Amino acid sequence: MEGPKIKNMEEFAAASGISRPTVSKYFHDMNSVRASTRRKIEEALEQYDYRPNIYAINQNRRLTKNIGIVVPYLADPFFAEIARNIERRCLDRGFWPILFSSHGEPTLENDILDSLRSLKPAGVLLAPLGRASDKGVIAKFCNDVPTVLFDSNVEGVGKAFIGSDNSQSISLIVEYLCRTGEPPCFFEMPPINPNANKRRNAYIQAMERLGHPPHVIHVKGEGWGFEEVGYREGIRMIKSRELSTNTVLCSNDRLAIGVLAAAYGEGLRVGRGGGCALRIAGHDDHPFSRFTCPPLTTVAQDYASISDRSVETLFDVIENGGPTEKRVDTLFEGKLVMRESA
Amino acid sequence: MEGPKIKNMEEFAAASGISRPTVSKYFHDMNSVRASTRRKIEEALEQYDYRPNIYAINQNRRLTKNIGIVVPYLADPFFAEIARNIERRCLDRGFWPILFSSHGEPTLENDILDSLRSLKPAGVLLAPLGRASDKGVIAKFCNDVPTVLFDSNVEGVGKAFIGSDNSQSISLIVEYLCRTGEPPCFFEMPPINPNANKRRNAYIQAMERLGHPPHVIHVKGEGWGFEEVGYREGIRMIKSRELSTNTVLCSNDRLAIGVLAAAYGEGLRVGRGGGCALRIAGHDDHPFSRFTCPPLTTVAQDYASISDRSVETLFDVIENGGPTEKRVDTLFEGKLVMRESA
DNA sequence: ATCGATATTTGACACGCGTAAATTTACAGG
DNA sequence: CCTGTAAATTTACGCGTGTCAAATATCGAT
Repeated sequence: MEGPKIKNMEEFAAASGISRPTVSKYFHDMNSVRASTRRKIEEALEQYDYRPNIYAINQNRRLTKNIGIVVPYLADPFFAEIARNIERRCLDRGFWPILFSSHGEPTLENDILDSLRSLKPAGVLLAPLGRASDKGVIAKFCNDVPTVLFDSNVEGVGKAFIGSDNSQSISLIVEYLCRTGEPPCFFEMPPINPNANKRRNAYIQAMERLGHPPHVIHVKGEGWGFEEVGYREGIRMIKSRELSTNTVLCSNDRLAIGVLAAAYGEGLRVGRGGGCALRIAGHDDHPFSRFTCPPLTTVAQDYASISDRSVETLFDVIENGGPTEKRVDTLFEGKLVMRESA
Repeated sequence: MEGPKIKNMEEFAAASGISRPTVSKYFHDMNSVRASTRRKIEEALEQYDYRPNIYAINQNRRLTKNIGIVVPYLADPFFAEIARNIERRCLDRGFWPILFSSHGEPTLENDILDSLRSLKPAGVLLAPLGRASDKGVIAKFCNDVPTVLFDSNVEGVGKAFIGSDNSQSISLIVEYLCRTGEPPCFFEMPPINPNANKRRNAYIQAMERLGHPPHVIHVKGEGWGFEEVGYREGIRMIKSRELSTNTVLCSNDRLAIGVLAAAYGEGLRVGRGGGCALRIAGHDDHPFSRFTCPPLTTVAQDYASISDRSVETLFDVIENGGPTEKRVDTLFEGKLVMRESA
């Protein structure tokens, strides 16, 4: 199925009996040429399997067909899942997704944005590190490249933000916990991004609305090794008996998984049944939360909607030229996932 | 700090008072120009912050500075960790890592290799899907592009293979389990890659060597949702009472996490202490295995060494021209990680 | 057959950089 | 100061594609 080697569009055009500019047009949009022409080209395509040189193409386009995807920490399956979803949708639209992880490091995040700039992407989907992010750098980047933020917001930056309605989701689970047992305390580490802050505040508000005194347990810890922090500080918390309630609501599932392990280590039975010493709940419905012991009660973030809407919004910006409309924040509601831990 | 905008190397060369070819040489290797020249260029660099156009560069290089990294399933933190490590080491060497995930789909794996080819990468680090991989496609790809396989082997393909010594690691844990309690059965799903086969066979050999009858429990299941399979089939296994021993060695940690959840669900206490009905062990020392309840006894794969050696091997091939030496398989030993589950 | 509206072809230039050959300049050592 | 050598410059061409203007071909409908 291979004829003589084809090096460039010139040769391929000759081989298919079509002029080079027309072939170029074909590769830009298959339907922009006459049907009979398209047939000829596609026949030749099977015979010689030629592919246009990406670098030569992109050199001459002001914008490429690349879509940058930046997540803060790829070793977190939550982001891996979202990235997978986003990648697929970009491919479906004929774009080329390029995935980056900041690995929790602000320096790397900056470097990535820098590299991304020279890739001349059509658009970028960015989930910032959060508190650690260099907001000046991000703002400047968003000024140059059509960017949609997701997961973690940076106020006023980018074309749009897509995320979760932490206020809604937290009050959902706070209400559930209060309804079914002792009012929860709130277990958090230093807030790594705005979501963490919003969740704590939402917890306090929900508790006050329900007439309970809020109790925030703020522990030390940094970085993205949440389970480790949850475990270490969970042990400390349990040993020091600073717990005024038998119910712990964790700022996120990974933290909760750590606390779960700590409770197990300290011999505390976790669950909502009789004979249980502790109820533990999380937030996110992390991919692994179904398989903890006991399975984790949590609030599911709407992964699919967040990634879908992010992509849709970005392409809306790309196709309709851009900053015509005001920046929009879209927040998706969480769903209560009752399992056995609380 | 910005003068007038610089569009290309021509203008930048003029602005820095150096000829364009010399500037080009500088960007190729900073130390290939005289110190005084380098200073001049770098001063101009601060004033104008110009960056060469990647696409124009790559168009003219037969090989780029890109390194392709392909993993079978990025939502598995094991691969996310390895990818992170590999990315960093490529960056350190002045190369540009590009990360791809096959997401468990052979079609996508093929597409990725296809795209990769047109990226003209200097080299590729490939962890194949395994059984599902289209081996013909992979072999052909490795023939065109310097490729080092890791994690999952395809016999005779690529410049080298870096992985774990499953035979050693499995017999390590089988011996441990036999020494400290009842000999284990082996819990596996249909082998997704050669490692799975090797582990089963290593189990059988180790058991026979120790004078115990091997017992392999082969359950149904497919795809990369190992926890789900472990959970579902774990429940079935426990309910049907087909267990002839109180010790279960799982083909990998993620499977073990599922079985752990199943045991919890069925009210079986897991651990090596008194009052425990079941011992469960895994293989890999998955990032989350420390935080299961109880913490999972397993064999640690040498993540760091595998990724380090893979990168080193690839650069050895890249720099020393290639297939001078015979293809080498490098296997790293596992280390026993005793925790509470077995 | 004729005509108008599209599609295509031709020819040419642009993009930004790699790279080679020949020439000139800079620098260290005597 | 001279000289040999390493480094820099000049000049020029090549890479593979985008894109434009003008000329020509094709097609459907009148």
